[in-house]
Amino acid sequence: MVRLQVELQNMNDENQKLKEMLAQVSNNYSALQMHVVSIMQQQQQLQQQQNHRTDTAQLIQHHQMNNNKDQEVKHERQFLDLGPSTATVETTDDQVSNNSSSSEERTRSATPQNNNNNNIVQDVKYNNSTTTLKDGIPFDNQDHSSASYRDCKRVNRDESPESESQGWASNNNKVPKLNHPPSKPIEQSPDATMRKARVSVRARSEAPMITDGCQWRKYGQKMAKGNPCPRAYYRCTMAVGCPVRKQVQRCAEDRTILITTYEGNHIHPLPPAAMAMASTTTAAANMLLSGSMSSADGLMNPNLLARAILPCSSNMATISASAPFPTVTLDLTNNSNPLQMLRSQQTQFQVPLGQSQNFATPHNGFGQGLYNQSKFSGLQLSSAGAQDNHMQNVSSAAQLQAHQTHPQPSLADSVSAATAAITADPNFTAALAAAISSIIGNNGTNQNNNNINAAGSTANPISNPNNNNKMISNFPGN
DNA sequence: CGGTTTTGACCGGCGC
DNA sequence: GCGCCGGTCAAAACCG
Repeated sequence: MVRLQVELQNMNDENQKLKEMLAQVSNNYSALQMHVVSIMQQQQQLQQQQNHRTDTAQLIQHHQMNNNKDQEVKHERQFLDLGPSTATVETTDDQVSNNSSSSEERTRSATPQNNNNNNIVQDVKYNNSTTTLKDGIPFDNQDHSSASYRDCKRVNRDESPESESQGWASNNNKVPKLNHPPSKPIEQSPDATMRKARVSVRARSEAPMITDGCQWRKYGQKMAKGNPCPRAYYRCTMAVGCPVRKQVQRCAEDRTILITTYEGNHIHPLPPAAMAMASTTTAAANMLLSGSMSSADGLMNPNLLARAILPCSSNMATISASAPFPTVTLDLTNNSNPLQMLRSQQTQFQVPLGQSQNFATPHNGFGQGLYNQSKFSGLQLSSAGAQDNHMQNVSSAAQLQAHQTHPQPSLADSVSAATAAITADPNFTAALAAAISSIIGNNGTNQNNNNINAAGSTANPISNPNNNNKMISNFPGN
């Protein structure tokens, strides 16, 4: 008996040591992960500085080629005199369009402008207004006040610690909050804005939900109008208080397509499986948000969008300005339904996400500052890793479309590389991340990461049709 | 028993 | 003001 007790004691001790070791390893891992992210961000910032200088020079050079000297001087002064204030920047026709209240008007006013000179000036202004350049360094913390003002209601309801405790976190009110930050992080205001912008991933999948490396808890399910398939609502449960939510719904026209829409910033380190995708979708969302920042009503400025339009017949990345929330859509289906594509063209601006040098040119109107800001902000908007172990046909499902009527070699190259990356890589998350990174020009993502593990999502599948506009029960036929 | 899912109720925005 | 609709809440049920 005594011997057994001693043995037990020894094992307990050993167990304790192992626990400590595990905790230590876990801590080291988290620290290392954060370190890697910060290093990547630093590198990206350095690159941004460099790119910004280059593109500013290019802009001015281009500008000089197309204007007489008087205009050059005038515009140059405009460029130099533009302050960070969004209020002063948003004048002229942008302001006019901001006054229009309906989304229809926004869409209508978002027609491409032919005046090249005007575009250049506006690009420059946009650059300044959206990135609030400091010594040529774009940074993300601009316009916080207006962001929180725009979304103060939402902030009060969803983001404040008080409402957090009585809101969705109230389910846990019996449980001591482990990870809840004692005070709101500085990024809360942009986070409020981030909660408005969304990243939507369309992918073919037989599985009811893509496995993206994060843990989700379902908090609702509803029938959405115009779609016989229910929409499921999930929130991230990887940390208490993480505001990230996602919606999962099957496409009405093609039910093999799963539409996953992410919204919000993770407030915790992401697992490797979600890391790459998060950074890339964040980049996409930040691009979108960069536009919305300068807009008074929180929607993307239609004129700014208009300048981003290229005559693409179809593409894999779209930005919707007419949707209730500005949304970046990453279409990873191999062939979109023609009907759907038509609708997409009617309701969405399709924005080719090319590489930086093309993205920053006046042809599409996005300034480099915007691009750079979006390229790698470090904010993790979404966990849109789309690893789907159930995907039967990963390579074909992920083939990217880039039918360009407008020649843009860099995008074609990107898409080609992305497609190759996906078809060559059995690991869908890595391939998808690489694909999106390639297309939006995010070079920071490791395209060779074939070792990403799929952390299983705990959320259950969404169920199938039922025609009441209320929560429904599981449909066995899914 | 703790975490997740289900699902009716509720809320706010929006159009009429 | 009213109804519709999307989104969320929260109690109960469920599950491992």
